[in-house]
Amino acid sequence: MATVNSKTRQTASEEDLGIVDGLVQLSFLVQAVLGRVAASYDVSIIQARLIGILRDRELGMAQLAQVLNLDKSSITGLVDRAEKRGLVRRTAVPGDGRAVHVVLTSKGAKLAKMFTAEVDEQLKDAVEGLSDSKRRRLSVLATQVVLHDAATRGLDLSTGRRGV
Amino acid sequence: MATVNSKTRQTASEEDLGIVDGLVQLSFLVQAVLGRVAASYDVSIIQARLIGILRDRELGMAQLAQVLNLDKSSITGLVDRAEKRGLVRRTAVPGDGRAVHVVLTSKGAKLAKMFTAEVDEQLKDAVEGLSDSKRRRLSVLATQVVLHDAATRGLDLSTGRRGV
DNA sequence: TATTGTTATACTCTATAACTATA
DNA sequence: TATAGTTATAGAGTATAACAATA
Repeated sequence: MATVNSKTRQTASEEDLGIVDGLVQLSFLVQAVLGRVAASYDVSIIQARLIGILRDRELGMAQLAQVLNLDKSSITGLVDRAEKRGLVRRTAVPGDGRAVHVVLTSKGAKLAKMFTAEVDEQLKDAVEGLSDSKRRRLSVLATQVVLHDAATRGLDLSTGRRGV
Repeated sequence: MATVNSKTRQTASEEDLGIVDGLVQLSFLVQAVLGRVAASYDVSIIQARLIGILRDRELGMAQLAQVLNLDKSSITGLVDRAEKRGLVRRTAVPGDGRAVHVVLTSKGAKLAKMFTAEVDEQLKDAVEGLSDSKRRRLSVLATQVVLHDAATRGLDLSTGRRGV
């Protein structure tokens, strides 16, 4: 994947990886940023996603499995480790003895906030090379792809759904 | 991260996640495609990257570590598993008794080709919602971000360097 | 019976530290 | 000494299958 299109000699400003390689390489760039920032706070990307999701809601294990697209048994271990580090807490659910909810601790909330801010800063640095108008266009185009994909998968988009 | 901007009511066509959340969600979308395609061929993303890199070159373990940004001890295991599955082969390097080169087997080459084609198809599906001109614009903008980032990191871009 | 969650198990992926062999 | 690579070890992340408890 991600082979540079070298059919023709191109100047830097004309160069185009093509839509597929462009998106693939861009995704690795973004993931690298997420990974570096997460590592700087000594957590993994998945742990960062977990606390990011829980910033403004509390979810059960099965719901987390759905949002993170993991098996529920994987969530058990994920939450175990996050709990051991004091980032989240399991709480009982009144009215359903089977269920638990996972909520952020204040430490987890603080980490989520710092992580988000740092990713924000570093990704903005990454697009500093674009003009304001290009940045806005990229933002809109990325949004359209994401929303189209979500719609294709039948996800709810109308109720202020927060992605991850 | 990736909170929907809900400051104002917006119609779908105007909606904008913002540059940061847009890029983050887009990256997860792309990574999900890569993961699904890899899984369909019963390999991990990192195994797919490994054989993708080796499509048109043979590298030593230390070079692979650099390209994949992993410790060389991690490469040992990665290549071990790929070799066990018949995807790559270690070969001796004439003139340096310490070194080995890793090369694709024909099975590995075939898999790399199929993987690339399938990612190509699925990512094109993912952007089918965009008009041709928007797709081209997205491609160019993604390229600019990637190249700017590479330049910032002082990477070589001129010699047909293949990304991953 | 269905749902929620955990446990047991096995594998992949990763890093650190210590090691061997060659240059 | 420096470089190329492996081994030993430990831990995170993941899935499958089997299980317990509750609805």
